[in-house]
Amino acid sequence: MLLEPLEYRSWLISSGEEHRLHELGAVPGTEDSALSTGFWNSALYETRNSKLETGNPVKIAVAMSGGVDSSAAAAILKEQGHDLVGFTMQLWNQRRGISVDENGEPLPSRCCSLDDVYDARRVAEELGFPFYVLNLEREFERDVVQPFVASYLNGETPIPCVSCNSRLKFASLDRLAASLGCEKVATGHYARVEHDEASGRYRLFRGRNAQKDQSYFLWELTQEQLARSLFPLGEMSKPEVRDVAREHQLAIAEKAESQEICFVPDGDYSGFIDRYLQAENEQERQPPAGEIVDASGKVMGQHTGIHRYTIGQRRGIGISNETALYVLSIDAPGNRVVVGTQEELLTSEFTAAGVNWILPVNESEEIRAEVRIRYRHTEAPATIIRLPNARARIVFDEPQRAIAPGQATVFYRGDEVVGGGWIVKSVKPT
RNA sequence: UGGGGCGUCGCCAAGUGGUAAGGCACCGGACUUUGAAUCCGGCAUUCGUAGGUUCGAAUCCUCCCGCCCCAG
Repeated sequence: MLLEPLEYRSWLISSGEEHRLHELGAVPGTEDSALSTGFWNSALYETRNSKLETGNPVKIAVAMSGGVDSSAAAAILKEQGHDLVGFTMQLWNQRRGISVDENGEPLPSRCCSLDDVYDARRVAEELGFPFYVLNLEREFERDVVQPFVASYLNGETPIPCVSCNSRLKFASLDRLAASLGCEKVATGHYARVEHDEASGRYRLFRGRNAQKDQSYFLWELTQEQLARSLFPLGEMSKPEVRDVAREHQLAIAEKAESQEICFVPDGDYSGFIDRYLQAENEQERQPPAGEIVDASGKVMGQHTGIHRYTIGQRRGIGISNETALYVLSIDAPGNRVVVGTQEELLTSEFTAAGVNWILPVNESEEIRAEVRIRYRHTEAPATIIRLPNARARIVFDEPQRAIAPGQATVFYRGDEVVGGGWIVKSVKPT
């Protein structure tokens, strides 16, 4: 079933909308119609009784990035005797010229480059299971990239990795996998899921290794999605994971850690937005230059577009001052960037929207939890007050630094993820 | 053109005869599967210019240039 490299390459290059399901149509036993009706026979999406616990082989889709983690996850499941199907999501066509170097060559990146797709494919070959590339560029652009751009233009600080998980990996990819008979979708996340017999619900926990814990990215998953998710690395440490890759003699065993947002491999976000707007012929959305002011409104300097700034940022403001200046807030309507001192960045309260409770809580309850306001933020004790419309007010016991609208907040109780939401508004202490 | 003051890295600023602190900004790196932050490293052979005194000057003297203040 594996495509030859040349064949594969030509598929990838020519892949347009009409091709995106074509590839899958070649899968034995799959009805083209089931696929083209668009993901989606909901019956296929129901949670099934997992046979994992009984040690029986289960058909599992593995989301493979070509990196060490997802490859090791595949190796572990393979070793356990499961029936695997590898998938790599083709999310972003770098030939659009938005993420290219000065020579017009696509920059190396984590999940969108040809090299990584080849790496993933090679791992599947080495481990001996079928491998497919899913063209999810359309969904990715709609659900991840466009909101990312809009968020920055709105003066926010987006984190695209959350919706990539909840809307791509555990949605589009999962639905496709389900339609192919896969009972689970496995990823290389460092997180744990447990089924709670008493409540019948699925509970989400941090990865055992606190250093690598990635539960933060998964707060938006629904019960249905959690039911079908599988995180083989949940109990492991990074060195152990790398050892697994080595033991299986995977070619990617020594591959470097990835970083940056995958579709902005050079880390130049504002540059990406500039190029994206240009490519989309939407230059009129390009944020204009404007004033940098302090909290009292005094003009301190000029900015070159609000999308180049984010709350808490120090470098790049370009204003020399007695003490270092940080971005305090971004006033999109006024096209102003507000700067101030380190101390002024402290905020103890904010509002979250789109709140998802993984651990059910009482409606009227004021919840005590440890709250994170960014990835790798040391969670801090807080009180969470539920508000209507899936909103919540979070009040920290101690003020936290640089709470930025657009970022995600995740609530923990010990190792357990209670829930999470999107930060929409921080409130200045008075 | 009388009187006074001042000119040290992009900005602020130590240093008043012994061979250029520091902060901010900037640049590079590390850390990191988000943005940031943080950490580490780099950043004036030269002190407005030209001479002079001295073993030795940013520091003393002179000229010139520039800026600021006071001239009821």
